[in-house]
Amino acid sequence: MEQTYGEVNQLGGVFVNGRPLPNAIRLRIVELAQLGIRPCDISRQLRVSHGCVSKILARYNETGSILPGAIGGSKPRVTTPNVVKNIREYKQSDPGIFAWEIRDRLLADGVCDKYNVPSVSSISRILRNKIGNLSQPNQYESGKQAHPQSTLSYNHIYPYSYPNAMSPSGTKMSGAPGVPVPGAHVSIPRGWPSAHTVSNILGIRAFMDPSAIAGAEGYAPKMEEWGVSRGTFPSHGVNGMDKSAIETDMKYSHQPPSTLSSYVPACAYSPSNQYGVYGGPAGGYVAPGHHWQTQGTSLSHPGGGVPMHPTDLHSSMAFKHAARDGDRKPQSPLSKLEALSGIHGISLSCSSSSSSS
DNA sequence: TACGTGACGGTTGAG
DNA sequence: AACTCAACCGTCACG
Repeated sequence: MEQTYGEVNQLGGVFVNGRPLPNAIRLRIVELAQLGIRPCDISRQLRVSHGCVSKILARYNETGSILPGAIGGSKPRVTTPNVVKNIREYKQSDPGIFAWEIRDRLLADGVCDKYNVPSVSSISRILRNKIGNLSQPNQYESGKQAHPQSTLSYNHIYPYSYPNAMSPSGTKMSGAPGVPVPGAHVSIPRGWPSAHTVSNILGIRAFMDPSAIAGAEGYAPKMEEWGVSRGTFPSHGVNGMDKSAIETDMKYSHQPPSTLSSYVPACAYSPSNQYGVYGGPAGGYVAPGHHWQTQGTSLSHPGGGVPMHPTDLHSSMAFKHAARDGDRKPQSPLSKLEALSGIHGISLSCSSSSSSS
């Protein structure tokens, strides 16, 4: 169970096919980019393919999240009993109605919203399979699900799509230190909101958990573990720890998650998916079940704003700059680069992983 | 050379 | 419990 088999890419970096890069590296990518370092340099430094760097940065710019999307699972069904029921009603009241008209009506009537309205083809399928001959409308439905009530509850169970929806688990806030969740605005790339903003954050926090790191040596190698290890965000870290911190950070993260959170807004992550989830305490905060969420709802994007810590992001970023640059760093990107690499030993990415290479 | 993008082979997890 | 399927992942190669 515990082996981790990583592969080595052309740059010499280690990765696990099919799995996301460790958050530490993702984070580092963003940090470096924020410092003005070119993607190609980041790629070389971290030994991550430029395509990946590009993708991560693009995602970050778009969503404000450094986290990967939720892997696995299924999208919640949009054809809930309630929807089917409505479709049937529309069809009954107007047998000649077209699927696209039904779709429009579902939206107009508020039965669905743009995020969960079934596609025209789905509606057609429903008409064909579930509703079929109107003369016997309930052919399937009645038998199986025609309980309006259940419908309701069903929807409750899958509140996925609404940007404002809270996570079903409702845990979102629980542990969060005052994190107002973002859920709402959204430029959601996907339709369902992130339910675990907090949990994500928490999860991340987990990454700070040393244990997560899996012992640098013991290295357990699940990617998940390695990623997490660094919890580092310079946030405070930057403060004084910046340098060493990060480096060590990789190994022993002691940084407060707060910063991280700024990079990690609401991302969708299934608990298990979260690199750090395993770790300690955080685990407890992680919502038990995860539903679909958008991965990055923008939240804390630098521009956007999710207030986790109002300043977080800025702080993280800005601060970063300040701290780094001001503090002891050179100002030119180049120098920064050097500095960074020296400082963090950027190899951190590799450090953890590099162990393998 | 830098970088965006799509194909590809892989993992994950809800249903 | 095993399987399916659709989502995501990072790498690689191409332009």
